[in-house]
Amino acid sequence: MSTAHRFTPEHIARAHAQSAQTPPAETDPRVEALVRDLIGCVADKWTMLILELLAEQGATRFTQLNRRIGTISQKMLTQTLRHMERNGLVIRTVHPVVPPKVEYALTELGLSLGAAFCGVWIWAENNLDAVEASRKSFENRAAEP
Amino acid sequence: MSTAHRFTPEHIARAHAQSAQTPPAETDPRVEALVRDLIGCVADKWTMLILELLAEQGATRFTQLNRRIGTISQKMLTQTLRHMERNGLVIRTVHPVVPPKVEYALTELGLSLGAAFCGVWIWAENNLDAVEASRKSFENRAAEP
DNA sequence: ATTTATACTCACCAAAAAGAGAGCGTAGAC
DNA sequence: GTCTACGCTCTCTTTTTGGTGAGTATAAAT
Repeated sequence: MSTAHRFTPEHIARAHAQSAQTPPAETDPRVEALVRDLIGCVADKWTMLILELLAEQGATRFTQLNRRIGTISQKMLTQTLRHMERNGLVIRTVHPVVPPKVEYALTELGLSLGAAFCGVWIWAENNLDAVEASRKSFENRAAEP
Repeated sequence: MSTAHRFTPEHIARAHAQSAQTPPAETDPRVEALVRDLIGCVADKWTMLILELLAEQGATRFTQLNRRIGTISQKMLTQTLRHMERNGLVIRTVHPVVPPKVEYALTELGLSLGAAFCGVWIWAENNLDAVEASRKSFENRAAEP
């Protein structure tokens, strides 16, 4: 997947610019806990997928998202979108028509998170084979001790 | 936490160098599935924490890891470490003494994954406040429609 | 009159993940 | 002789997660 390229160089550059701003060493355990918690909220499978899709296609309707992802249940989709909205990653726009029309789009924050995840996607793409090899050799080691 | 700084600039530079190698657009659905799967295996809470700790302190014993993390159960720690070993992120060294001594250390692969996650930690650090604010306003919107 | 589309919510159930606590084998300290 | 340390594993129970299928409101199309 060209996940690596769904975010423009500018996004990524922005993410790195932020990293330069970060104070050199701060180890407040409260901050640490918050950061962990935040990542826990934000770094799940569905969130990452939706981030990707919205970055790729811009504003998208509920049912379209549902169809594109294919394997997600309505329940999970709603739930994930609500969490994302709460965390400021997407904006939900309701058009008061009937049948209902609701669009979801990434915010700046959502976009920047997508850029941050980029590194992980790239890592996965580049290291698929290494991991695969490692698994094989692990299984062999386990087989004959 | 200065999570951002547990990985040296060289590691991060290496991660970006990889990104430059990535072919511009490749959307093989099989690769896509594999990448997703891999991220699913690798991007969980405990793995990320252990990656951090090992990057920070180098080779560490089981009980030390357990104590440092504090909130992890032995079961989860063992399980996570096994998965990481299988995926080639850590090496497990058994010293045949009694009482047992087992050390865990990051591999190159583990180190590079840590570097990739760096962007996400940095994002979380930098955007804690934005997320917090967004949550507050979301709750307010929910309260009075 | 019936069907269709949309974006949900709700109640229920099954499966998966995670925590708690006990046990184990053995060497050295007391 | 008993206790402790270490790195687990095993079983049992609880919690969390996620899927399923039904229901809702309403206007337009058939």
